[in-house]
Amino acid sequence: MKFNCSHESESDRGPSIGKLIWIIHRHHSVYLDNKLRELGIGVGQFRFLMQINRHDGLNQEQLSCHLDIDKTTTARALAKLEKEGLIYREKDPDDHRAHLLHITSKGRKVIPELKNILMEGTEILIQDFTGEEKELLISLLSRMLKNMGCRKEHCIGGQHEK
Amino acid sequence: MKFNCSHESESDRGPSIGKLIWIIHRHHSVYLDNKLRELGIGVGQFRFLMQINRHDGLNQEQLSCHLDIDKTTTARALAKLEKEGLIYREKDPDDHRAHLLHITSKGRKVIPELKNILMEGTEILIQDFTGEEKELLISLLSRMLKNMGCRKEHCIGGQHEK
DNA sequence: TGAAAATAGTTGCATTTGCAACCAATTATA
DNA sequence: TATAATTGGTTGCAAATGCAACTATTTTCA
Repeated sequence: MKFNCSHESESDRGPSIGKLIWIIHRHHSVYLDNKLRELGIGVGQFRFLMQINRHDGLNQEQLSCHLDIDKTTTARALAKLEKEGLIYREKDPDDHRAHLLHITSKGRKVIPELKNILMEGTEILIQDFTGEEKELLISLLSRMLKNMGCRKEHCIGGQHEK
Repeated sequence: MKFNCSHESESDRGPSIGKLIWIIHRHHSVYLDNKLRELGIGVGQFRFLMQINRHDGLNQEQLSCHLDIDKTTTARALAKLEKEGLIYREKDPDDHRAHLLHITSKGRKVIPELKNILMEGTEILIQDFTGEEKELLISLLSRMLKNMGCRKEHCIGGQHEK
């Protein structure tokens, strides 16, 4: 029995954007998971490490905002990163509820290799794209993100905006 | 303390494609999860139902291929759909290992509303896109999918190809 | 000032997902 | 034909993730 395995639409009108995003995300995630295993970092943690590396001393709320992610997911990812000795949490002297997040020297050491893996992963996705197509893709995706109204709950009225 | 919550790159060169896909996927998924709850379908099942509706009588392997997903995930999603009475599994008379998948009349009834929800969800993502931009996005995403070499394991040498 | 609201984090729970290992049926091969 | 390899599915396990509910601070405001 022959079967056409193309990725069709759920609305009968060409392939679905949601479905494409879903599939790409899953495969990209599995790819990174395998690559990151060598570094001892799970696919659910590396973005938190990257962000802490970029903005040393931010707290969990801000980190969640940056990544548009639930604060409980952040808390758990950080627990793993801390257990692995890649970051540490310092009690904020100005607000005893908050934790200031810092990367350790061990954490800093893995950043270059981490960036390499991420760039290679991206390169696989867009290996045949022109620079222009890449820019276009990013701008379209960014608009989609904005259209979803992301970060409203996290950031507006918080440390974001104004 | 002010904070800029923009979605920056992990490679210091503009926002990252992987990160954008990741965030869009998560938010879109939560959106659909809420909408689908009214229909009694989880966000992890509806694509399987759609595909069975489109190709009645396919088996789990073929379904996994269509959705580029692990066959264990398929098995579990189908178990839920079956428990909800939206599909049923028939033993393939020509191959006693396989299950032929069929949508029930109850399942068929939810399809129109399901399609509505999906179209509305997509519309949120691309609300300000021109038709041309939408086509462009789909073509770029489709190329990314192809670049990942998806479906090789599932489909080549299987019921796909040739 | 003191009660109410907001904020930062955590824990419990459920869902989605993939991999390894497994079983049963079918097909290929020696 | 008998054994080996393949194929279709399932179960056990673990990871990532979101929500509800909770604690502990801090801020607001009556």
